[in-house]
Amino acid sequence: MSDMMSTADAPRSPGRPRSIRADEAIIEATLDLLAEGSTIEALSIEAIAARAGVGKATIYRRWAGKDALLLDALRRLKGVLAQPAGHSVRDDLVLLVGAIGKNVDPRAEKIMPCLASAVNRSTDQFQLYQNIISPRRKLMREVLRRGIDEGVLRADIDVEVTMALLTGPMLIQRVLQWNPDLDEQALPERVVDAVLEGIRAR
Amino acid sequence: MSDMMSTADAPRSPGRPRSIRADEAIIEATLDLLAEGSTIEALSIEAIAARAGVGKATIYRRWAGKDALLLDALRRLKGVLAQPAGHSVRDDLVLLVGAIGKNVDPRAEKIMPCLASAVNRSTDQFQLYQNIISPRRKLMREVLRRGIDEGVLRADIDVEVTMALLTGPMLIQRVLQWNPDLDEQALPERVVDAVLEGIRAR
DNA sequence: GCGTTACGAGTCTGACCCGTATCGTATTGC
DNA sequence: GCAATACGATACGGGTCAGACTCGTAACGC
Repeated sequence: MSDMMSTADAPRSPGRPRSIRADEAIIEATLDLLAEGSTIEALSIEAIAARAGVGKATIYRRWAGKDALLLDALRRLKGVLAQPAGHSVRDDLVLLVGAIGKNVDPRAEKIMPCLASAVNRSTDQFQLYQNIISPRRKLMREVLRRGIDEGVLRADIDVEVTMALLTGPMLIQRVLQWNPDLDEQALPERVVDAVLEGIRAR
Repeated sequence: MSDMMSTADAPRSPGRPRSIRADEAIIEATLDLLAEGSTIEALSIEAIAARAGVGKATIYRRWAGKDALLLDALRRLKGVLAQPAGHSVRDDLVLLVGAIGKNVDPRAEKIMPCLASAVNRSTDQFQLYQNIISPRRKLMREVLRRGIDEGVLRADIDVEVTMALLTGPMLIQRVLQWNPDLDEQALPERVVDAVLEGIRAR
């Protein structure tokens, strides 16, 4: 069920075809319920069916269970990647850091934190999470490498650690509200500048 | 039930006194089950009672429900604070960063991530979380202020942002396994040094 | 010994949910 | 029209759990 695209060029099976509207409605209902504050495990097939205006059987006909459905639904959620302009390394980093936890779909913001907890329980969801963030990591890695090549950044920095340095503060603030007094708006710029300059007196 | 200490100097009520061993057993069972991988909401009073070798009524006699019990149990969990030596600002920061997510109670490590998700759902648990981390933030703030006073750190840095800078990378790695390729052992030192020196070429 | 309260263990009702099955109906190819 | 498959709705048996309750027993002050 993971790749429903394969049905497109199938030899056409007899009988009434599956409703695409039902597909959409089920996925949307799942994401809506999650965004409204339901936990992943508090989410029930029955609630999804009711919300989607769909019979339970219609869901079970498409997915093996809640996990499979969730995986598909969350896959649908990941928004577009922020595209660094490529002029200034600093500005590109500010853009990427600011994009952490932000997506085109406003529901993503609410859903991400509850994904965070699932990461430690299920290998599938850990993989899903890694699939979402690894292209974003790659983007940042390229900007940092470019900075090194251009001589803007030191050549001896550990790129992977630097990425964690840039991402961590933003992520704990967005996901955990780590420090309620911190200005989330200004944080990307401040983080990037602090990491660039360091804090040691000189 | 939050402050059971108040019973100590009460005018002594008649009848059999409540068993302190039962108190302990219930709390311990709760923490054990959480550490074994149970989610907060998958945790049931029945399971706790069974694990503690206690009747369900014994639990309900003490706490209003699962939330109240959880709050008490998690309160019990927070370990001792790491104590910076006060010699070198860098070493103190490495110590504090390394202590993130580490506690005397080995169960804490398993339980913390699942607390993370709860933070966004319940105000109580958000408060609890803040109560746990704010003394640790204070500790780090003092070290940073000392560094500024001693002239080791620049005077114009934003202390709150700097704390997020130091804490974030370690936290996302420990709680979310943000980057599986990152060496968690070496991370505290690397983070502190990178934040101290900055990454800009000069 | 007596009243009081707590204890572990268990029972009971009412939720909620899963996953399957079965309705009558709708939509497709042949 | 007919077989095949889909649809929404609903019912089912089986499961877990919350809370309140009931046992017979145990521990306290008086």
